Amino acid sequence: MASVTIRDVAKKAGVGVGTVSRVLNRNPAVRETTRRKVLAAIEELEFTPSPIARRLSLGKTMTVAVIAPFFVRPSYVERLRGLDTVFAESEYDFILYNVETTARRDRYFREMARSDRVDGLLIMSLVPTENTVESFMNAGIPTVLVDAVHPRLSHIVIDDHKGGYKATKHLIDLGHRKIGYLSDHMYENPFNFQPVIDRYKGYRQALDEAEIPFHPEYHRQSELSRRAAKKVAREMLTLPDRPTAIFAYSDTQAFGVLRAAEELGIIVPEELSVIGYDDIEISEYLHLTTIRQQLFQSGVEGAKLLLEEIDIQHTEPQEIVLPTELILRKTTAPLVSS
Amino acid sequence: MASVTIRDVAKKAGVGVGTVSRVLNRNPAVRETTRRKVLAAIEELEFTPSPIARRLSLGKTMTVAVIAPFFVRPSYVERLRGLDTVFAESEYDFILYNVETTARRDRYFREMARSDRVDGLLIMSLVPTENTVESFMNAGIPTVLVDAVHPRLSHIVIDDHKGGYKATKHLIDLGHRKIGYLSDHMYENPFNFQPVIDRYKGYRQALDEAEIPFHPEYHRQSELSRRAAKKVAREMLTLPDRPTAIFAYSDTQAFGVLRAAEELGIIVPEELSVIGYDDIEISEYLHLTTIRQQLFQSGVEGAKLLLEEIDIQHTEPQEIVLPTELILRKTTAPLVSS
DNA sequence: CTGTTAGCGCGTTCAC
DNA sequence: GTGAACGCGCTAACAG
Repeated sequence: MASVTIRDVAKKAGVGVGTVSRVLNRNPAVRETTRRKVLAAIEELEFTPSPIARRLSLGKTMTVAVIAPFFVRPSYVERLRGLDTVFAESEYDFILYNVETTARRDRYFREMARSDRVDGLLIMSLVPTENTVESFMNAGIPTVLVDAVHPRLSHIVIDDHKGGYKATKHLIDLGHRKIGYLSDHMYENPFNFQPVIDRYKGYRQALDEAEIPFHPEYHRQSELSRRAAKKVAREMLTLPDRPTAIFAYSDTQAFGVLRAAEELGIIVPEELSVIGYDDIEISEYLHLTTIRQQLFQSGVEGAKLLLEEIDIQHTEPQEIVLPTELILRKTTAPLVSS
Repeated sequence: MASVTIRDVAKKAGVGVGTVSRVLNRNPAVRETTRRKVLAAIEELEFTPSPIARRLSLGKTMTVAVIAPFFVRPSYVERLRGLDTVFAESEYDFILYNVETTARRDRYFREMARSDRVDGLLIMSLVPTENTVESFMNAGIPTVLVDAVHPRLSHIVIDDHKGGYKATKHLIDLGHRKIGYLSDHMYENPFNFQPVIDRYKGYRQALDEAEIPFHPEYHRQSELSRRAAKKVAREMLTLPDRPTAIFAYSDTQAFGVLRAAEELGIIVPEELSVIGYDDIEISEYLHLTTIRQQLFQSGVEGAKLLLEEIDIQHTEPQEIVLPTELILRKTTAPLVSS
């Protein structure tokens, strides 16, 4: 109950509290022998320093906030895992704020903009408004974005433009010209997710370069679920002149496409090529050709960047762009002219 | 920047800090007029009390710790989501401590056993030792277990014994008698995961009741990955007298079994029935018959219980048992005698 | 090198 | 009712 304090340790070791504090903080200016004594006392008393007192004294909270939408989605989980490996090795704890609505997001942004709540902010996939950024800066809170961009904030992003391009180009190289794109919602996109825009642009660019006219019927949108994707894919695949290849915004949606094809008796990849995006774990099992993102790595880099900025204040915003990679499996094949 | 403190407010309002503190804490023993003055000063100075100082003084942190192993596994993610929905509505934040090694676990347990670190502890799947429990109690830290059992701690568990029984019984009811069980590691089980034991017991009990002798060759173990499961399943399926049905400890492992069968040219479910456990999201897509656990709900209940115990100290340990449910899909079928 | 002391910002006694 | 002083446990600055 009565927690053992630094004072008890000092007494037991026959030294002053300052010394105990010094060994606790690895201050080299302590003689080895006394260091030993202190350590022994700590051991014996089972002393653990009170983080709160430490924080008050330091004026630091030793915690960072991670604000992420829909953290249960596989891609976010991977990123979180990346964060975790870095933070776990640091002396910072992280508090996870899950946002599922814009109201929730705005509330969190407001709450975090108080200088002594957290030492740093890691925001995933969400882009704060100008005002919000301003408030973070005023409060002097280092902030880094993962999977989102803001000119005044360090951010680490995946090159989704090129990713979308690669996926589409792969299909084109296979001889396809009727290429569908099953996207996330682009206009009802309350969080303004950037990748939604970028992948689409990549798709368009690849089309343009190959001089394939954009066919609005081939661009459909659905939410990020298999079920919704299946429904929309079905529409696309029952078009009079249906696409011979489909690029899906996410692997999850690609599975919906595959299922729709199966139900319509369309053979993949002979009659329809399908490529996804993400390379989530199950995709390998299902032989899905896809674009792999460095999800885990993006978490790692984001966490590192944040720790760095907490350390050395006032750095220039950095940008790290992670590449994507085409993973060839069995759901895409050359177009056979029928 | 230079945080404005309660003292500044006091000075500005021409009162003592005590008074400011009182209005902050809605202490009624303050004259309305002075209350007004103080409020005005607070407003003007844009004063917000420092949570840290508050914590130190109050001895409450307004945060709870969630200690979970391998939080990236689908089943944990679901549970976390359950926790999140409850905590997000409360005034408590949660700090996630991911443990991947026993050393990490022990460190966290030790650190948390301080009365001023967190207000509550939610431990997933890990069972603390007697000493650890003792230290939590001494520190007066409300603790609840999810997916783990300890007599002196409130816990919420899933009835894995019955779950294992149900799975096996289902296979038996289908006419199978050569029933393999692909388990998680039971002996190299550093975390002493309880479900590992319970499901196995359920398996054995169902066998016993049907008077099917236990066949050690049919009980194999692998880690919780598809790849490992496939390898071990392969061994089981190339036995001279191979099982006609396999119960897998997790859906992930069940997928490994399915893949092994596919590679060996064994048709599911005609020649081999497979049942999993968990009912993770992808299982429906893959038509896997499985045992569904109330993962999300277990998180919700755990969080509620913890909040309750933080509120009303000294409650009797409670136990909540969540049932499982057999989800019939297409990977199990009646035994056809060949 | 090490002991001592003054804060860190707030809540909480006490006297007044 | 209200102000002043003290304590929470620790770090940092300053003597020695």
